[in-house]
Amino acid sequence: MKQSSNVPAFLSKLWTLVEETHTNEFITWSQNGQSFLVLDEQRFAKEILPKYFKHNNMASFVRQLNMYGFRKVVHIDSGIVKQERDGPVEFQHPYFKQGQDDLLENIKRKVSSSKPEENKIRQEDLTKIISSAQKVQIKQETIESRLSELKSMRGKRPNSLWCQSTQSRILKEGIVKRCRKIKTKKRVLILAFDVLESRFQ
Amino acid sequence: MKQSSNVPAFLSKLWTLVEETHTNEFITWSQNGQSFLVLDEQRFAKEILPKYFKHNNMASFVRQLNMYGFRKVVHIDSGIVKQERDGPVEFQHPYFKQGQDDLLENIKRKVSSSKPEENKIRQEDLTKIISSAQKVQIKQETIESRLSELKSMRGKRPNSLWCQSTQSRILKEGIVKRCRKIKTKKRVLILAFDVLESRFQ
DNA sequence: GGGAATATTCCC
DNA sequence: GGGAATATTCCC
Repeated sequence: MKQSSNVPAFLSKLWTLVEETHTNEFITWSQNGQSFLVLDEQRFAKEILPKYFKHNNMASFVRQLNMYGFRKVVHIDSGIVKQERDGPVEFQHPYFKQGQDDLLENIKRKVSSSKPEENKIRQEDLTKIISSAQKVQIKQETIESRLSELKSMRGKRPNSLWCQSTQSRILKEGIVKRCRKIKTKKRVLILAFDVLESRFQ
Repeated sequence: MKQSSNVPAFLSKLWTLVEETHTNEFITWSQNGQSFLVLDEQRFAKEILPKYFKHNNMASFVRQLNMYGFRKVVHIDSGIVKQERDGPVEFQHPYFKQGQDDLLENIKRKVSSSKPEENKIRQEDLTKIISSAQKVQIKQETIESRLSELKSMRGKRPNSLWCQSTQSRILKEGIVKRCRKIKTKKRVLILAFDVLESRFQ
């Protein structure tokens, strides 16, 4: 099953199938050559498909068509959708047109599930994040130790500003309390980073 | 092609193939029943394989064996590897043994290995995390410089603004405000981690 | 022996 | 119509 260019096997087989006159009873170009028709779905699946593919299921054939971006052409009569059981099925693709086999190479198979909004994280980026978190942690420890220092000064120098008034003490306690809370948050953060990091090992 | 349990089609077909007496000329259990042999690779591929699979290639059969963790049994004679053109090929798997079809369900197909250094993450999430970390870092630096300022003020001016209620309040409010902002940023960051973590479940 | 693309199946 | 698992092909 050779292909002239790098067109996937499915597409060149499909092209042959639609072109071939001896299969026109089951699959052929539509009137204007802008789409193709499957005329007898049952017999097409059981008699024609296995001669070109490794199966005889219409569903698998349609799955491939969808993988390559073909769309079923919906027929509407008087505003209601046709639902004939054995009616012809029509498929269309902007690059699958009669007499223009040169367009085939523009048809691209859809790639597996990697969603467009998902990207792979580079180790470099992850290192940056972790490094950033570590720096925050170190800074925070410095602040804590400075606070601690201020606290001890109060003990040594009873007349210093820190203990001169009730208000000062309240103020200081408020700051210490908030810093403690921040520290807790930070621990959670660092922990989360550790978890994250371990997942990337 | 029904399967009794949830054993993949390939494994149940392989089991049948090895068990069936009418294919023993081409594929059968080894003497001790711990492995199986393919006796005439050429004819086996062209005559037997297409009756069970959608191809007639030994390479595709072996690819599947490898996907399920089977290993070729190497035959050594007098220290040199046998390289007979038409000699029997032997394959083995710890859970593929004569008379023990109950072990089959332990054989697992290999999944496409996502490289350890690469993981999927939404670019949007990554941006949020980095942005949040940077903001936390900047806010922290502000706090740190504020503390530094306080420390130097205290030494130079014992009776300074710290002892004066109005200005103390203003100062305190500023600090409290900054602390609150940092906590908020941190919450966002922790939330981002939760989102990220949930993607790894 | 296995990575990766395409093909087929199964299922929502 | 398409996600995802398995199967087949192609290639290193």
